[in-house]
Amino acid sequence: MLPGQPKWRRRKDARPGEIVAAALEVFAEKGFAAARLDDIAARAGVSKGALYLYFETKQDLFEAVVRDAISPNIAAVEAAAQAMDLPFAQVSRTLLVRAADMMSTSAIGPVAKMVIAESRNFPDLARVWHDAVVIRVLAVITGLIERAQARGEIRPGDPRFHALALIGPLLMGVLWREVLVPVGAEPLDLTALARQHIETALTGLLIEGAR
Amino acid sequence: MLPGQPKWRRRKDARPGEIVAAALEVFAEKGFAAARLDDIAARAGVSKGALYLYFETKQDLFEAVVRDAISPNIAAVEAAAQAMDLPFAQVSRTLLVRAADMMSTSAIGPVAKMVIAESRNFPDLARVWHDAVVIRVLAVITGLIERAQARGEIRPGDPRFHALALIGPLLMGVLWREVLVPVGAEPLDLTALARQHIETALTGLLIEGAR
DNA sequence: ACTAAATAACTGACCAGTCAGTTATCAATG
DNA sequence: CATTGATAACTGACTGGTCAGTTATTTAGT
Repeated sequence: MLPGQPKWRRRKDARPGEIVAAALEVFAEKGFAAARLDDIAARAGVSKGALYLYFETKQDLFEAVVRDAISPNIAAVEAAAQAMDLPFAQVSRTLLVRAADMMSTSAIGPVAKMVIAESRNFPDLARVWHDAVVIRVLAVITGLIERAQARGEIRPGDPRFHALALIGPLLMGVLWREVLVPVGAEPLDLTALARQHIETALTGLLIEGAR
Repeated sequence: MLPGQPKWRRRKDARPGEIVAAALEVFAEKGFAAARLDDIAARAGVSKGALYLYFETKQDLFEAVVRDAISPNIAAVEAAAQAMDLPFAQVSRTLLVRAADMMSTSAIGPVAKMVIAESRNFPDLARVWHDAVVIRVLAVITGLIERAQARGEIRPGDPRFHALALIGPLLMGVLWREVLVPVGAEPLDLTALARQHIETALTGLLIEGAR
């Protein structure tokens, strides 16, 4: 150990971000219960005690992770829906492909898995997810659908069901990647799935008058 | 304690089933890691030690639960697909509604959630699920789709994608019920979702020549 | 009497959260 | 331009509780 090299540095501003990033990794790998604070601390290059200088409890840290992983992306979705005045077919095409891209690149997949996994033992988390993500995304999509229905562009029917039918396959794809591929399932091109899905969703599986 | 009443009875045959049933409850409530063997034993009316007379480890018990919850239902799906020679529209209608019904009544929902939750820490489980459920269900559906495509009934396109698009919304609905409703989200009629979904999936969202 | 089912007390490992002590940093002082 | 305090960031060993898995012992059944 060189004498001039300090064992550690005081970096009050940088710590929280680094800790949250490390926590995201570990939580995504292990889930909430199995994640060890010692691991998170080690990856953040910090001692366990330091975590408690910035976060009150493990769950507090978990919630910070969820919020951080969410907020940048949710804004992007709402902004993308500003292209609302185009015909529904076009809006939905760009929206779905963009969503697929987001789910491929961002941490949303692992975080979603995490929320599903821990929802029973940590309902607060599921509530955060519901209020901050699900409600808002669903509101954007049902809004688009209702307006398109009013314009006579798309069929009647519960807009909420339509919305779930639109994003359901993407969620399916994400879970396929997160859960099954690591275990040996065939990989999946999420964007290709999104492209094919939106086309058939718009025009239907059936060819012409096949009842 | 009455002297004539034995404290317990030897019931070698009945125990495993009772233990698995109790384990299903507790695992579904808490997830794998948070489930305590003492709880499971108590619900099965047995001591913790007795569990180890019938199952080697906690994970062993978990796998037994998954297998038990799965096998009856998977057979039903494959049997239902014996109605294969009807037009695709009809087969898919009955199949999807039946699947929705199954997901509402059986333990598949909670078990699926469980598998998703614990897949990283217990990959063996995800593998069991993949091999015993996903592969088989997907094979049935892609088979139907390929034949319908060959007959010119439905559009070309990757049958696997079509299949995922068909069941994705159901999975979405199940997770909605399992994760979000307990936390305050609006309830969801899974069968109604399935009905509306299959109709629009077949004929498309767009009304006539709206591009 | 004997066997095997079942119990209940026990062990050992693990880990979230705590806290007394250590050390970097910086402002004040000479 | 040192030197000295004062402060707050940070450490790491420790604690208390939990729980999977084990085992010595008790009890049912034949």
